[in-house]
Amino acid sequence: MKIFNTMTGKKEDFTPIIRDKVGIYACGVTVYDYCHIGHARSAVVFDVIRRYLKYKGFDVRYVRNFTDIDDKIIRRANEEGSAWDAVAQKYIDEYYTDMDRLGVARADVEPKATEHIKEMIEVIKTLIDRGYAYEVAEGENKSVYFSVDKFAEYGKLSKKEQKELLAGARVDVDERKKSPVDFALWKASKEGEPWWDSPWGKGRPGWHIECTAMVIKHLGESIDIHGGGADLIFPHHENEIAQSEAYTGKPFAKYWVHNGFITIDKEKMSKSLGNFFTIREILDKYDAEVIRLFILSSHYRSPIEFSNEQLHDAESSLERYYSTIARIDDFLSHALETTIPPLAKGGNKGGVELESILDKFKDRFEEAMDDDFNTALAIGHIFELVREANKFLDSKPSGEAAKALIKRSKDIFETVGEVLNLFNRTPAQWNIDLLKSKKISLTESEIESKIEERRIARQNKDWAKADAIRKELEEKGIILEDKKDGTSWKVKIS
RNA sequence: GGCGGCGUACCCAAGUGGCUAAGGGAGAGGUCUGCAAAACCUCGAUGCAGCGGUUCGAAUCCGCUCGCCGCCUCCA
Repeated sequence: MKIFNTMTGKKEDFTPIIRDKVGIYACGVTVYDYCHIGHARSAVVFDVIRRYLKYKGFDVRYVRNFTDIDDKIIRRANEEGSAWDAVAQKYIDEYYTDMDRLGVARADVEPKATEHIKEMIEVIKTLIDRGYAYEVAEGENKSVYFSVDKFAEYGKLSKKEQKELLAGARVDVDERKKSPVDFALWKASKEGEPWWDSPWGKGRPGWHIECTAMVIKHLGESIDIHGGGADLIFPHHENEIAQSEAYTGKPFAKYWVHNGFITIDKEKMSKSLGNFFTIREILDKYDAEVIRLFILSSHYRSPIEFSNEQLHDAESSLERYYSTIARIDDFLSHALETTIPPLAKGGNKGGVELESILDKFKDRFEEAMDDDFNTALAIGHIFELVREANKFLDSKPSGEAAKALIKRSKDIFETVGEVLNLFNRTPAQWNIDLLKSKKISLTESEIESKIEERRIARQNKDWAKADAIRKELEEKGIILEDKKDGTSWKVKIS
């Protein structure tokens, strides 16, 4: 299995530090606002990485944090006239609301920065003792900064030279720092700000130190995978490395994994540009699974252009998938009750191709996922199987052997569906849920009674009436499909 | 200015040295159907931004050019 490591810029063979055990830490979100689709991407990507590692048999411990104290949270609280911790709690709740819908599982540990103040203070004290950090008085309290030039390897992750950082467009001029590239480990509290007691008086932690403290506490001093969005490479992860390795003297993480951005009109989606969509805005128009498939249809490191067309494509793909499952279910239930002799007219032609795809499927799926979690390729294989299964069903197969092949197909869909956490509804549920996301004002039973009305018309060969009902439903977004033993409905995509 | 990435059909997107360049969507024609829908079949890049080079062989490696983007400041 290979993973692209930002540290080396190469795909590397994945071997965990301790055999069969994997510790993953992914930087979560700062809880001061609703999550946008970019946050969703990161969450979904690491969710799948974690699921796949488990599928491969690793004992995975996954930690994802919440940054629940920070300038933006304080500002937000002041704007809203509420307490900073109420703001944090509110957006943690909203985070779960969104991520639950996207099928992002809870991490094994979801630590909050404010629950680790003691651990952070310990690390900072040690860094001062070892000469990596220095105190600066600010009124009656003190701040603590990390002295970047004391850590010779600074810049190794983001490939930046200290000299160039110093020469480049300037960071905020801050007289308190010895060097402009130094960063805060502990911030002296200003009037009206939340604070904690510390050896430096009243203050609060800097951003980066929380991850060092929480990684060490929950996963140990060296972990296997550390990840987050590509925008965290610098300065966040670079700073984490400096602090952590200065503190422990050990490599902080073996593999650094970063997901690419979501773009709009080719530009990075971001708060400052204002070109972002929140997860809930999109969920108002599309089913959550559509968003998840949209995200996983590209490799996690590639940029993804966000657009309605893209979401629509993902929706069409899911529609194709669930239509196929409906056919499969239909076939399996009929195969039970009918006793057409095997290899009746037509036989099981096409069974050879389907069988061959089925035989190779597991290997191909794992090969794709083993190659730096290539979900796009894996999904390609899934739709190849969809096509073969449909083709086989078109050949009017019968008998136990045919049933077994179709059953195998369905089992495979379920297995890979668990890894990607996609494809896990029934076709009926998919359509019922689509009524909601497409805002169709018909209930299931209303549709069923129209179908019954039409069935009678058809029985009487009243084609005009039958077609009128079909048309009426289609105008409301419902498509009818006539089959041998009845009519089924589904929501129109487009 | 420094560092990094990307450019594959109408759209999206795999493929990173060697069998016919996956898969999805859109489009055209066909089979099936009372009519439809779905599904299936056929058609669709002699070519992978452009130019040059390495090689028996390149979308894939190297060089240059063009275009787009990211990081260097909070950011998933």
